[in-house]
Amino acid sequence: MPTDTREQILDTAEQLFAEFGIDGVSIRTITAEAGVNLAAIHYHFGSKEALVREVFARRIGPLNRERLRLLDDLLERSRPQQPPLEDLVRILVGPPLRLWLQAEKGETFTRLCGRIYSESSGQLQTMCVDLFQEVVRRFSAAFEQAAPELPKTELMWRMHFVIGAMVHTLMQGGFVRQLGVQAGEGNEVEANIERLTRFATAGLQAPLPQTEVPEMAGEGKREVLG
Amino acid sequence: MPTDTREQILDTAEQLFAEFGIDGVSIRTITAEAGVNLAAIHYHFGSKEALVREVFARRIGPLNRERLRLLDDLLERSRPQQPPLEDLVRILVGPPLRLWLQAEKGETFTRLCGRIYSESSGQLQTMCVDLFQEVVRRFSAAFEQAAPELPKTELMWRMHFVIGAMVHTLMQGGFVRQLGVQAGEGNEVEANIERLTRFATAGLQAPLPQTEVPEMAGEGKREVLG
DNA sequence: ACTCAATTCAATCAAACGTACGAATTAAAT
DNA sequence: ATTTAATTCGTACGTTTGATTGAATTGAGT
Repeated sequence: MPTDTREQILDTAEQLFAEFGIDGVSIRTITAEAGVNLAAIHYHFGSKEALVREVFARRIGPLNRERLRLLDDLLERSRPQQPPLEDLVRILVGPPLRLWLQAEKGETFTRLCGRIYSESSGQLQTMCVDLFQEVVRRFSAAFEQAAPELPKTELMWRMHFVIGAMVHTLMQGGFVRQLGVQAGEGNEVEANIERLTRFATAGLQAPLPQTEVPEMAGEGKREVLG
Repeated sequence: MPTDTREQILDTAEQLFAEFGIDGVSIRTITAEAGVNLAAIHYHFGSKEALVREVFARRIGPLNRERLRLLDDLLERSRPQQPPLEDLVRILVGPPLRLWLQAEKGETFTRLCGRIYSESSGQLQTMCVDLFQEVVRRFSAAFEQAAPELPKTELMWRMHFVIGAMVHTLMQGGFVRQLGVQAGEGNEVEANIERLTRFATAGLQAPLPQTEVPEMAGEGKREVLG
């Protein structure tokens, strides 16, 4: 059912959105670059907003489905014990980062993926909430069981930090990669996944502040800014 | 020298940019909201691009100056020993996060601050490189000395992850805060700074992979996605 | 009171934007 | 060969955008 024109538009839009941002690309630029007529976008999608939604949904759906499949596999394999925290982190950050170089056009999709979090224009925001809802729910539950000693609020914040490190890598990682030692080493992506996994796992397991009550912390450490 | 109109424009623009993004706000909206004439922006700044640059520079300058001052203080105080890694992290992420609620208009500035990393429209990108250059240089050196066992590439990536967690908190932290236990507890900001500091410090100190050679890592851990 | 520079104002420009619509084209079904 | 639906195409409309201009206004110095 997907026309050639339709796919061509989606591919081109994805690429351009990733590079210049959603507001930074007009439908004229997209259709020109895709070699299709100006009205094709409105015929196939109805509006630019709908096109944007399609561009995101087309990738995020499969991505999250893979994450949930890996999570199911992991839970199954380690039963009846809880899976190691590190493995949970790996299947959370692995699939997105793996698209980093896998995509035919380099970092095309991943930069786009990162833009979800920044360019959140109303309707797109709510759509993403829906798309990620189950992943968040399932992983939250898994993390809670894998790290039962953490208060829920604390765990929520630390997962939030992990997502932040991941998103920032998706969007800006190319810059860091340039600074790294000579590129072209085999399987650079998997190496970076392991890097982030180690970092995040250690962060999630950071010791809690002195008392078990997380409130009012940080008062006894102000040797800076006295 | 700074006119009342000029400041009014900067304040309003900052607020609107933070909420709707740079491309999402027209100079008409800014001038209308600020109660000044449409042409005032071009008179005082020359162009919208220049206004954007001013909006960012006005905040980032003092912010980074404070970070460098805190760094100098810390290095001075702990001499001749190296300062603890945790203290370095704290003065890196503290000042931005401290503006989170301190700003009169709530999360105004911090969301704006986070947008630097996502909405990078050419000239703004290069300006930010300049603005952050010294901070990156100084903190990189300090981190290298505080964690000499880490290969430089690995350290660079881990600092990158820390920045990501921080930026994501600046932009999306308000959402997490809503989910947290009853708000209104005293000094929530400092508590979150400590949260992120603990997380990041533990992440930076994560154990290295089995061999000391960071290349070709991550091949022996693929129990997932086999 | 006059001068002159700084600032504000209303009005307008050309360009780019998303959208809409009817004619032309294609391709499969009868 | 004719009909019919799906798609593509060219063109245009109405807005909004950043930018510009020249006149009006202000306010301090003399």
